[in-house]
Amino acid sequence: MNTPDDDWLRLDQQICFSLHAASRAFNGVYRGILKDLGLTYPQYLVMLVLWEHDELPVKKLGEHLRLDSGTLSPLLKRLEAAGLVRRERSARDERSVEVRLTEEGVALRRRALQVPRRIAASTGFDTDEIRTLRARLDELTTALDAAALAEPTGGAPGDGRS
Amino acid sequence: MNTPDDDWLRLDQQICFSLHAASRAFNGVYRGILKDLGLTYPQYLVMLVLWEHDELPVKKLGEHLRLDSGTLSPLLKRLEAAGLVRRERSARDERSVEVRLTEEGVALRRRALQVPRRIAASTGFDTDEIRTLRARLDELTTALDAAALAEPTGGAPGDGRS
DNA sequence: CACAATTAAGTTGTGTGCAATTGAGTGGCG
DNA sequence: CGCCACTCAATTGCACACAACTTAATTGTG
Repeated sequence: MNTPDDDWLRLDQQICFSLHAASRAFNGVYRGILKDLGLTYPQYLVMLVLWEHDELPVKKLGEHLRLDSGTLSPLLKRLEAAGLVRRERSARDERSVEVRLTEEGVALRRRALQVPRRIAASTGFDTDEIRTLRARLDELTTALDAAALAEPTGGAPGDGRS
Repeated sequence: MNTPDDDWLRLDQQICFSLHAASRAFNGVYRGILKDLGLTYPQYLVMLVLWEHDELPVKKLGEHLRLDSGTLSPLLKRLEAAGLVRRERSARDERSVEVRLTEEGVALRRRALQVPRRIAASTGFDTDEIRTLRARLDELTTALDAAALAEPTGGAPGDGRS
């Protein structure tokens, strides 16, 4: 009389735990390597985007990283305090805040160039394996985001609960 | 004169962002589904372990989940406040705190049985795909944990810090 | 132009996650 | 017995993440 529900629960424990653990393990390795640069892992993600774009409103930054102002505002203030970015209200639209790299922020990129190699070495994965895993994770994220929109609280789509 | 470093940085942006985003997307889907049970995602992870083991010292719980007391202590207090677990000092070793499910905590398992199916549906992945991904992530975590131990700050391994 | 709806940042409150420290308890060793 | 090293949980401080709310600016409509 062992319903498969029990197995599902066990499997769920494994997959959700695995993802959670992998994310934190990754975070931990980055933490160690990024300490030299004085950056946290999320700060590094922001810098990666800025190194590509040089200047960007907070909104766009949030879209790239799927983070909202509640997370980005304090984070950007810390980057500003560290002298890596400047935040200034857009003259065109004063609701918007433009984030741009300082010279120091641009310069930090040179020191960051060695980071990915050290990370890759830590994973023991080669480029193709990383690419494959990334593609898989992106599929997952896309599916999960779609599902999150489809059933906000898990009920039938018609329920008006907030 | 485009050094491959630039490409590495771009690839790094993609993989670390992908994992970060996938983890948060997963978290978000669980958040929606677990709201019915009154649990957060990490609290659910703790409950999953307790449903398997029924009673466990905080230390063991932390080993299962790779979390330390700094995270678990407040989390467990919330679960206790919610009436799902009890925490009591071990009589044998008063340094240790035994965490055990209350009746209510045991009962919650029945309602949680439907969670994995709803998650699986959200991912759009079948059982084999989930298993494969999980195995991949575990490899990654193992490699990363080993690397983290090997180079705590990126320096020589021989430093005598306690 | 007046005014409601929308949008962008920022703020607040809650809950992790982790390093570092504290405090209590245990065990070994002279 | 007295002392020291070690262990476990809890606490403190900092930095995300995210929901909910606030504030300010912009846009759409009459």
